[in-house]
Amino acid sequence: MNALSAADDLAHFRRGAVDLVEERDLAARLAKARAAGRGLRVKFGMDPSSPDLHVGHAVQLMKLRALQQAGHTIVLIVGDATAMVGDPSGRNKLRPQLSRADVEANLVTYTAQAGKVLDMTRTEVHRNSEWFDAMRFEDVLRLASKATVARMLERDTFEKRMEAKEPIGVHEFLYPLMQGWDSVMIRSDVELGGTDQLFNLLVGRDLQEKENQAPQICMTLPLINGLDGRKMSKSYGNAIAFTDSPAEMFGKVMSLRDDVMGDWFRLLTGLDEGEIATLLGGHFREAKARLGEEIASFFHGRDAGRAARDGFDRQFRDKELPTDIPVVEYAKPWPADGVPLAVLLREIGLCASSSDARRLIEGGGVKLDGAVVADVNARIARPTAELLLQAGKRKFAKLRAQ
RNA sequence: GGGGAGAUACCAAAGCGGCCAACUGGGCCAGACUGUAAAUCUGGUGGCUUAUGCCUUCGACGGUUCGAAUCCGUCUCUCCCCA
Repeated sequence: MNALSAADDLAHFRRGAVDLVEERDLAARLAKARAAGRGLRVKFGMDPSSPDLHVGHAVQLMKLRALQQAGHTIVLIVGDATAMVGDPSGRNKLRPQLSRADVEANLVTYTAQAGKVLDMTRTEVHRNSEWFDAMRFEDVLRLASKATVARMLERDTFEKRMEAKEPIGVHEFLYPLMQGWDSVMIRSDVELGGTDQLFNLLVGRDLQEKENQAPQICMTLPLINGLDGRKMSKSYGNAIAFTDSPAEMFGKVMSLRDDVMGDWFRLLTGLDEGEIATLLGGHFREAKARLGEEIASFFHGRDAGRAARDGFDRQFRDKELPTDIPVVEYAKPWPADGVPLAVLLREIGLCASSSDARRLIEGGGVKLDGAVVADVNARIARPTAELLLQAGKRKFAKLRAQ
């Protein structure tokens, strides 16, 4: 297939991996596949329960991309059936079951976003409803009989939830089995996941063995924590999404803790170890800015990445105003005695409510044309020119009256 | 099937008849400081056209009371123990 040496081939898999069960199996299977002139089938499941991918997913996708380029077949499973259960991994709560319609909508954006990293023309995509919809209850029972309750309770997430007296739905036990069954159906050679997925991956291995297939190799990659140190998740609001603007991406990276930078460099950029070491040995702010630029550039292109960095420097380091302040037209008629500032801030969307705006003003966070407003009850007369409004550090608007 | 415990704001968790828009911690927002949207410190964290005021909130619905998150009834949901 290509001139890769066996050692290089294996190294592609090993780089960055936390668990590799079993590495010896992998070496053997890899050699066999190469001898037959093909690559391995590498499975990765995506749970379309939240609408957008974030850089936490990118860790896995970058790995898949490298493997794809090395000639392996990537099999993407969109878990539209499993999404209706909700993966118990890393959760301490029962997750709401999603409706088909929700899943359907998420699925479209998901695959499109995955295409930002993977070559989708060479990627096999399946929804697991393809096989789960065809199952009868009898089939479900048969599948459920392949694992024991004790085995399921080994999962630390279930254990923690039991201790915390949180409810656990019976259907949640089905999740690992469903994910494992996916492996059987697509005859996967390797399944990739985050470290929190190891249990699920191993269930797939067991099931394949019971179905007389060669058990898949289970490979996990480190989880990247979100901006607040918790697991990165859109629902925690601590994620950098694929759809974030370059400026958002850069800014979020700049708010990372210094000590996680190394992981981010290794897992999300193509920089080699030597360069990473040099960066981390230098000035932290510089290193972090480089990281932000790399990430913004990967998703939006070099120019956008650089522009994001420049914009951030101007706004936060040099404390200049951003260049792209939105201009807001105030459409309503302007009362003769002016508009209360708190109300104005709400109406143009700078604050969530007028009470919120009042608090901001009391805290000294509101500026009009650069001057801090001290009076909570200030009324604003109809401006003759553009009026610059600042609510906190990040929200700006130029107001124009009708 | 039997017995017990519980449901409070984004999360956790106090409050158990008026002093409660509700202690405290986390998160979040803002201010100061800074290499940063880090750390630290300080303040804030239902809504209202302007407030030592008004309106809505403590699982749901009813009731008692001058007055209820707090007492009573029914319902919904959760956890634990026994079978």
